[in-house]
Amino acid sequence: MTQAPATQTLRIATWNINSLRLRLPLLERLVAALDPDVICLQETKVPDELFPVDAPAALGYPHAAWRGMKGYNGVAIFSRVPLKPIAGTPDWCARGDCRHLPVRLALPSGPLDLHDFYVPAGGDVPDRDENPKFGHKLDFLAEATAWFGARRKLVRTVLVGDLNIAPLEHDVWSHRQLLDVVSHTPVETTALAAWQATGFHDAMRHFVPADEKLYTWWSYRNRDWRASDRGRRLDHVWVSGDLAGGLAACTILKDARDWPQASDHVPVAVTLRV
DNA sequence: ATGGTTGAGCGTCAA
Repeated sequence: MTQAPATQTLRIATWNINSLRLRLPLLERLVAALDPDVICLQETKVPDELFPVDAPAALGYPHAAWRGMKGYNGVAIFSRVPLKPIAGTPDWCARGDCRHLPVRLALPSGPLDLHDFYVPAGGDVPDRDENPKFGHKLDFLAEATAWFGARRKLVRTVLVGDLNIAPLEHDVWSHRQLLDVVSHTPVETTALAAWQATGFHDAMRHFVPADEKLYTWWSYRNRDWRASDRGRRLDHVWVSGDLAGGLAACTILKDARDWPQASDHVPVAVTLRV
């Protein structure tokens, strides 16, 4: 006799925290506001030897993983669900950067793979010959696309993070004015679409029509971010096709942009039945 | 066309 696997509601949050140590207190606000089961962070900017190892459990997340380095980058996952790091993923662009943390969550319904990504921002000039950082970004995207494309059919997989690309016209405040601005150039949006087409659904746009403005990031370089509202959707949640039917909610915590010492990114949470 | 702000950690670099 077989029993149907137990399903549950799982809420996954993603946030470019822009220094974990500086903004650790803000994580309490995130938990109070969103009550996520899993928190994926980017730009932790803390080397592993300085990681606040007691912080996840103190917040109510007894399971955690992190990959950090000095000064830049860094990713971490805090979880209420047991997890294990997934081995065997590439060292993207052979740089040793801490831009990807893949884990397998042990859910009652079975394992679920979760990828936390921090894609290179790409510098200011959208030309790989003039700007090596832009070339790095395109190479990173190409490698990730090839790797996911070579997998067998994607199932029970969620990919989140700061992908540093606003792919759709209404993912930026002005499509026309940003077409030659890194994060919204056609070569980037095309590359991101190719990566997504390896088997993912855009979980945020599942809930918000493509003709509505949707942002997760507002620059520090605006005196009044809310008034100017020159935002971009740089942070993303993608789910494999088999999970799309379980999508239940999406929240963009825009209020977080006004928290004390705010990050320039705000948290995004997606709830799914899985 | 330019400049605007922030964080890490002390040089500027990255965003």
